Amino acid sequence: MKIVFMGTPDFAKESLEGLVEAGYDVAAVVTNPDKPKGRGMKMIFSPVKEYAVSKGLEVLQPVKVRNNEEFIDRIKSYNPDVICVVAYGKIIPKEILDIPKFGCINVHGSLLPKYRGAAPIQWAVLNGEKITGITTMFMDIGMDTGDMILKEEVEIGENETTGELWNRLSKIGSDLLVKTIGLIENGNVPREKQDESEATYAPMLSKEIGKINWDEFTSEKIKNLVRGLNPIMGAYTFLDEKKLKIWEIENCRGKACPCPPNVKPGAVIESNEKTGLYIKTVDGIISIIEIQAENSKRMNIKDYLRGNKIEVGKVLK
RNA sequence: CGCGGGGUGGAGCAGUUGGCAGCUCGUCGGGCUCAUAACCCGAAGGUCGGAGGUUCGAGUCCUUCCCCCGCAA
Repeated sequence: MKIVFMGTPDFAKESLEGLVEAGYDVAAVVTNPDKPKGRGMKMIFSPVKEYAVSKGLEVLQPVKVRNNEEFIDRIKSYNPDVICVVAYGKIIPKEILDIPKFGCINVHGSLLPKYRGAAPIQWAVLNGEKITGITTMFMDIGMDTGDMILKEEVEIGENETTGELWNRLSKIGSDLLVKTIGLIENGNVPREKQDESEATYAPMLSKEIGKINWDEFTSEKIKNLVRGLNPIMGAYTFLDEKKLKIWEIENCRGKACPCPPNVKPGAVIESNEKTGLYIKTVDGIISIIEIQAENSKRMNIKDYLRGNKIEVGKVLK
């Protein structure tokens, strides 16, 4: 089995590692070009490239793959049996999909046809789903519309963050990919069409999505937002014009509100370094557990309140 | 060489024009209490990120290095 692997982030690196350790012949690894990133704009290798280099695998980093004759010829020259695409970050054109004998296989972080698109894991948490999973499929020219091969369901914990789920699914995706390749090798691959009427989409996350709208969001929705954006970008709100990122909260169901009913959502109703920070919401009260102020690092709310007093009655916006 | 903020007892912060290093919490010992995320008394714990320099004197001013964080990508 000769494989060409395409992928970029750590999620993909797990799959590549799985294939390598299962002993498959990875002829080449395609990943996004190194980009100046982070503070100081230092050039950063993708996790997939880091791993590929450490294993001495051939690495290709085309700027674009569509209408790139040189790249397409290069892939053809490997004569791959299968191409595995995991979170590569680019749309693969038909000319490439047609190259490998057994087709192109994709690992997707949801139970298709639900959550097609770029951010399936994040959206599953943001929407408060109880169950999600991994699907492997034969790619076609659509966005995650190919015929499905294997699926594995995963329960999402009530307090699980996107980061935690991401890590679990990376591993599961890796195992499922190896299993899928094994089936292809043996020649008895299941193949199931996706039910178009069930399809939903999980687009890339925009920047503004993390802002907490205290006037509209319920406690549950805020909690899903907070854990859904942890650790990618964090949910945020403003206190005295300063941005506060919220990394973890607790929904205080049933806690009596020790304040008049006309207090606005977003208002601080209790602020104490021993008991924590409690905020009124449209339908209840939440307790903030982990917070991050501008220019500061993430910290437990009790630590934060020791050096930064927040007055009761202040309103988060 | 993208822009900016910051490194001060275990934690989070303050430290004014350079002049004995502080606050809240925690920790340890003791007291009070039916009880406490309560209160009272006492104690320990810091070469102020590292290295140079200016000065009678540097947490504070200058130079340089290391590390952390926000924005932007």
